[in-house]
Amino acid sequence: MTLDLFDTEELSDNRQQQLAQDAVVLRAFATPYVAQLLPQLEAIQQASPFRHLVTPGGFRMSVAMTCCGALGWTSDRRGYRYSAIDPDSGRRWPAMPDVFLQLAQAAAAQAGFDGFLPDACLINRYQPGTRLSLHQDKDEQDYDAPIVSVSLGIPAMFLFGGHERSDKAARVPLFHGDVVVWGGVDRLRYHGVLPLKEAEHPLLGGQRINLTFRKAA
DNA sequence: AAGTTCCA
DNA sequence: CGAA
Repeated sequence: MTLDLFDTEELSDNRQQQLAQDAVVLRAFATPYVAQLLPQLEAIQQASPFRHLVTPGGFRMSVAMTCCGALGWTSDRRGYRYSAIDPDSGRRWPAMPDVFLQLAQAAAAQAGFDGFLPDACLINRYQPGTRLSLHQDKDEQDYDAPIVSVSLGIPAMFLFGGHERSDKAARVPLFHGDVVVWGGVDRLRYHGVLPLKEAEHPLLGGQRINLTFRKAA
């Protein structure tokens, strides 16, 4: 597995950064969608507010989460699962807005994954100090579909590891509008986010919102 | 188990 | 709200 990382200094905004064979960073790909995304985000969190999930080990996650789409990812003491019902509201998750779907499909196609039809979008809210430790996305039934991850707001340092938790992870800075796509042979690679530094974004304030699109069923 | 802490 |  090669990790041909460009030096950060060499990156231009529209330059694609190859992480590996089937993983890529699309710099600022989401920028044209942001004006339409933000009002939809507001509506989603009104219906299904951000909450801090608990892992099966009993730990409260520092990242606050909500979801949209036919299925949403949740965790509690019993384990991880996808559910059609938001356990907090008792109702279905908010529908996936068209602009979310359009962005996810366009990014997937740009990365070489045509026909991506996500049925779940996990929405993570990071504040300074918040992190997400190294993990695999393996609760989905279809590993043929890629993962599409959209970064909004303040920067974060993304960790992209290997197929073993102990594999050394590449560090990739992610900024507002960046989209990471991974699938194929890289679909189950460990990934995470280092604790966020204090920062301010003109549109989103002192927070980072991450949209992660998956085909769960 | 998507977390925390300790140790070499 | 249980033991992977």
